[in-house]
This record gives sequence, C-alpha cells and structure tokens, in this order.
Amino acid sequence: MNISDAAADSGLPAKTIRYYEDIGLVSPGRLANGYRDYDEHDLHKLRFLQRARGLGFSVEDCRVLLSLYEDRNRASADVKKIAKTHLIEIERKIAELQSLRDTLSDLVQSCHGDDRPNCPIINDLAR
Amino acid sequence: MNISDAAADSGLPAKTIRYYEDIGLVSPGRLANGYRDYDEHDLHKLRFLQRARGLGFSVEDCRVLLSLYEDRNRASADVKKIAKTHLIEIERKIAELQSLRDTLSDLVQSCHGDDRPNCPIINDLAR
DNA sequence: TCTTGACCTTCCAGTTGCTGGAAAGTCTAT
DNA sequence: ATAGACTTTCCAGCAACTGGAAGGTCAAGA
Repeated sequence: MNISDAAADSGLPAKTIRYYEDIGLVSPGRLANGYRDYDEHDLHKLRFLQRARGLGFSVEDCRVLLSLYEDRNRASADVKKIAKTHLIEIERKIAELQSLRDTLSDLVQSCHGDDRPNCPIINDLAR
Repeated sequence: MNISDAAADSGLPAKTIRYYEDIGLVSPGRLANGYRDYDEHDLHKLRFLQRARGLGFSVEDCRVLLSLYEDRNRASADVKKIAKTHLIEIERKIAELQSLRDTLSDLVQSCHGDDRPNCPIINDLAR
C-alpha cells in the first residue's frame, strides 16, 4: 500500500507519516521504484500513533507506548504509569487554563469596549 | 539599568528580553560599552509583556496590545476584541483537554497496572 | 598592577511536531 | 506523446524561547 492510501487509512497526513519514518517510528518496506510500501503491521502502528497523539501523548511517549504495544510480555503497570503521568499533566494544564480564563473573563467583562480610550484590560496589564 | 536588573525587575529571563529586542518589542538604549540600558519606559513595557504572556497572549497579540498600550487614543473596543478572541480560544482548549482527560481517566482506571501483559490502555490505542 | 569572577555582547544551534515548497523521478490514462 | 497525479529527497520555517560558545568589560581584592 502506498503512502497516500496509508494516509487515508490512518487519518495521518502523508507528510506526517514520512516524518514518523524519519524519527524511526514506522519504517515501511520499499518497492523497486523506491516508493514506500505499507503492510498491515505498519498500518496498525500508524493507527496506533494517530490515536495516541490524538490523546495528547508526546511523540516520545508514543515511541515508548509503541514499543510496549509490540512487546507481548509488557507489564500493564508500565503502560499505566505513562498514562497516569500524562493524565496528571493534563489536569495541571486544565487547572492553569481555568485560572487564566477566570482572570481574563473578569477583565473582559469590566471593559465596556467602546470608542473611549479607558480600558481596564490595558490598565491591568500595565499595573 | 542593565539587563540583569531589568530581568529581576520584570520577572523575565535576560535571554527572553534579548529575544524581545530581536523581534522588535522593546529596544533599549545602549551605553558607550555596548551594554543595553533600560529606562523606566522600557521596564514598563517589559512588565506589560511578562503579564500579558502570563495570561497566555501570543507574542503577536502582545505586539498589538503593546501598541494599544502606547496609544493614548486607542478605543477600548480594540483591546476587548483581542482579549475576547483569546478567551474563546482558552475555553476551546479547556473543553478539549477535559474531554481528553475523561477518556484517559477511564482508560487508566480500567487498567489494573500489574505484571501481567493484558492492558486496556494499549488495547484501546490499538483498536 | 594583576587577576579572578561576574557580568555583558553576538551568533549559532536546538527544542516540538510537524508543514510547505522546490526539484526531480514515476506511473497511468488518453 | 503527453498530461496530471502520484512519488521521492531535501531544505526552510513556524512559536517562543533556551543553551552554549567565544570573546569583551568591569569591579573588587591581593
């Protein structure tokens, strides 16, 4: 299967698939003409990657998860640890964004937003 | 005032302050020896930047906000518009992260995390 | 006066995860 | 034969810094 079909199948752009090969995540075979040739196993890995990236795992996390995915003797604890760390990080980001939103929301509400120059948002930033 | 004092005053790393000069945000005068020399006005702008960046505004947003900050005749509506757009973007990110967290949290809970290879997290990623 | 150490300068490279584009080769259909 | 839709590689760029190297400057102490 060539790269554009692999892209359609996995939901990843062809450019991204080539990039994943560059960084050693999925290396398909090659045809006589030099074209990449994806087999079922490659496709599984690409789908795995697109899903894991969609869940916000870093590419380096994905590399580890992929190797665990390939390892029939992995311990589920290893996977859980990565996922848990990621979960905590996501929760930290949510909290940070919420506090940001609260501050910003207050500022936006306090600004009447008309032609006059007086602006509580700018005043706050400058304080 | 030299760069390390400006850094201490504004809460920005010296490296970042030099970077802001590179991209044309804050350009201090220079002493005879070539050292940067920050005056009160520069410091105000640096503080403004660190606060606006802390609120998650992009550097390009900051550039506009800074020019509005400098403009005594700005309309508060202009500022409010930028802040509102940013607020919406933050809310979008929060919602995205929350949905991510819910999915990931379910996965983590369903994985017993022991020595055995069976792992619902990997299974889900591979599905 | 010399030296040490803490500053300062510029410039270049690397980070993350792609994405766009150029130049050139290949395949398929008309 | 030729058009156009693929494919390849390589190089550059995005955001917003950050680290490090190589070298200049300055203030304090022996």
